[in-house]
Amino acid sequence: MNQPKRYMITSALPYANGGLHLGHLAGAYLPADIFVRTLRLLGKDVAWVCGSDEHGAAITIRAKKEGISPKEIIDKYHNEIKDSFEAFGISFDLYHRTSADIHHANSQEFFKTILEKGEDLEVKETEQYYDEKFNQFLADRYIQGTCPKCENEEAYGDQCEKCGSDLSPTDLINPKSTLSGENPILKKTKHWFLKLQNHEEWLKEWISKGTLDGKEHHDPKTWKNHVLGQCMSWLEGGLHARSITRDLDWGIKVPVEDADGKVLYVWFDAPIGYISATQQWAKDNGKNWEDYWKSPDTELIHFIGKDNIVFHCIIFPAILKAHGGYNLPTNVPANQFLNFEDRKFSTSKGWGINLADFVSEFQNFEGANEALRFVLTRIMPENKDANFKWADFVDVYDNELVNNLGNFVNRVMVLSHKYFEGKTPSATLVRDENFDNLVALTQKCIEAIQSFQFKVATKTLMEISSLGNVFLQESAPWKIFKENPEDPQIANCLVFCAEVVKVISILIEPFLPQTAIKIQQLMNFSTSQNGDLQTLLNNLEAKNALIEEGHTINEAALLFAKINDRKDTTRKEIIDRQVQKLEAILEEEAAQKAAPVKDTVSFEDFSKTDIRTGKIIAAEKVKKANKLLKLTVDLGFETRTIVSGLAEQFTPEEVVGQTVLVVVNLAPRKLRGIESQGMVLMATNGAGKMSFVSADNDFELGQVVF
RNA sequence: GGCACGGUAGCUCAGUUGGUUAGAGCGCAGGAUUCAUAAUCCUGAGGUCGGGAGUUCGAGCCUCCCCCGUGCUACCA
Repeated sequence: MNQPKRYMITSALPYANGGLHLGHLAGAYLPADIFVRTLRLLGKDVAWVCGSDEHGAAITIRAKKEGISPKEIIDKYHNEIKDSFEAFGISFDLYHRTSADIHHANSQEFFKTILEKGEDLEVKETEQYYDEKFNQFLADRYIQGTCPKCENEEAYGDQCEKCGSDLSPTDLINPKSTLSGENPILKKTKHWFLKLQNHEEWLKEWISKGTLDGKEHHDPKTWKNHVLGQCMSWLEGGLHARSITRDLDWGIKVPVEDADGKVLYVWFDAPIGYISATQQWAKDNGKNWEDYWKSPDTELIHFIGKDNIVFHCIIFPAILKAHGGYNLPTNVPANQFLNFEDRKFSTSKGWGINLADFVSEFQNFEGANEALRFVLTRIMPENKDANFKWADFVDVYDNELVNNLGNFVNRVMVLSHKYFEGKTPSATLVRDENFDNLVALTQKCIEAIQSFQFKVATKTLMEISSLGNVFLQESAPWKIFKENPEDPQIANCLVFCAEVVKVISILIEPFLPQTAIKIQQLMNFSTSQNGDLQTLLNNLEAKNALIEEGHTINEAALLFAKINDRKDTTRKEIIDRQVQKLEAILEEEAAQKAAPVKDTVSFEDFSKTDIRTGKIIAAEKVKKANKLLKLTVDLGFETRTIVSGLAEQFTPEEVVGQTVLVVVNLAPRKLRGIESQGMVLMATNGAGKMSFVSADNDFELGQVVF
């Protein structure tokens, strides 16, 4: 497909059981927003929808536990999420929700149509654990019991995390519901299964070659590696029937008789939510939704995080094909995950920052939301996991937005007022290699966005303002002015600089929409309209003047305020507070983990332990063990082999030469086939960090410790 | 455990189908400049591309083995 007539864009539906954090924004929403805003500026016909995913067991169970209705939960988070998106300028055409009637009807239509076609659904009766107190069938994760293999009492219904074995709930000894703590009973239930195996062949063709029904559909080379890899891994493993109904009282009713108490599985209904949202949007805006989902000249693109790949690349396409008549995605540019200060985001541990919290905590930092957009784009986890750090936030913002871009715009404005009273002078247009570079960079930036390389795009945008800075520096109009204030080179230079600002003012809109407006106001340019970027491109290619002679700009003002500002520490203090919060969490974790004092031992018992001073003289990693190091320890009177769990924190090279304390009369024990003849004493803190304990470095070896 | 994707300068990352001395930004060092928010511009130092073996005239890129990180592993969503 070369020139699609229109675009249908979706972003993963957030689950309405919690707020969003930076990782979500960087994953599926910010890239889509930049992409869609660019398409709009290029004058393309595009619809972009999203919405809250409001069904599923997690919401039901939480509601039961908290004694409130599922509706209260979804309303709370739907509104919070919606507000967050607005605060960060995420410009959906519609942010919908799956509890809407139109979506219930649409999902049921999907189920019925597939059922009536008679090929892709089958009913199976199975026995499942049921919590009688909660009146709820239990998903595997909600059942805990004793692992039949390692006797761990906290094994889950699907897996024992201690020994790693895969389990099914009926394998567990003494199973307990994690909801009520009661023993669940086995109960028969029937469910509808989508026969994915029917779709394996065409899916393979479609994913690996990009062909559909014998025709070229898309170029698989434009898909990301990890997306293709993940899909092929699934397809090679063989597809199996997958249940698409659940026993719950919250959700979309299964639209057949004798299906009381059964609802559609959220993963069946959620992606259909994209279609429902489009229907609602079309209805509200006088459009035909089918143009966007069924017309062969529409391109469908799903923006998601990597955890959703198989659902969007295999299961949802299978559902669409089973129903018939719908387009399949031409690309699914899934992003990887964002970490926060070297760790995963964790709401329960308070690690990370919620978007709603960011908005309130940064309210005295004007433009902070846009700054975050920019920084997140700059470090976007496009092809591998990325890491957000406050220090990087400060660096990127101060260096790139303030010093490079903001400063360039400011110097152009100040110089224009100084030499031409803010009026665009008559000038010979600069159409040399600098102009060619400007054109090339503009095109490169747009192409990068269209091929989902948002990091390259931001970098290119910065290169444009760098180009302006270099040009200004080399032209040095202030020098020329000193020699001859009438020299026409001054006008030529400043007009070109203003043209660079003009380009930036339009091209920056997808990344920083508010900043675009600010530049336009300062420069007295008209506000960006759909299609303006295309017009700009045309003008650049035709080498037309971008600014009229006599155009008057407004008084110079700063675009961004620095974080590391000498006079105003407001912004720095906000950042410092964030950093301090994380330090406090680390300290608290360490304190909480302080081990309780063990039971009293008699002096006699204690004195049975023989501890000696020693020195590590050799060390190597134990094969097939993550934690173990094999140490050779010199005790003065003899050397011993000791296997110790140090490898996660120390390399063999680091520990050689280390003086240690060793329990020398501990019964020998085989670890990974190596006999360990003693134990090296270590101190550990709450965070699990270890430290050696020992006598002074030059103390004699083999001495008794008491 | 199996599968997938990653592991490139102090830090964050680019490296298209294997092709000359492996790139950028930040940080660091030196210099220039003053229109500008102690901003800008120029120059420089820095890497046996996770480790090992192989294919090739030639490997960051291809093959095999190993190590590390992340994800998926099908009724959590």
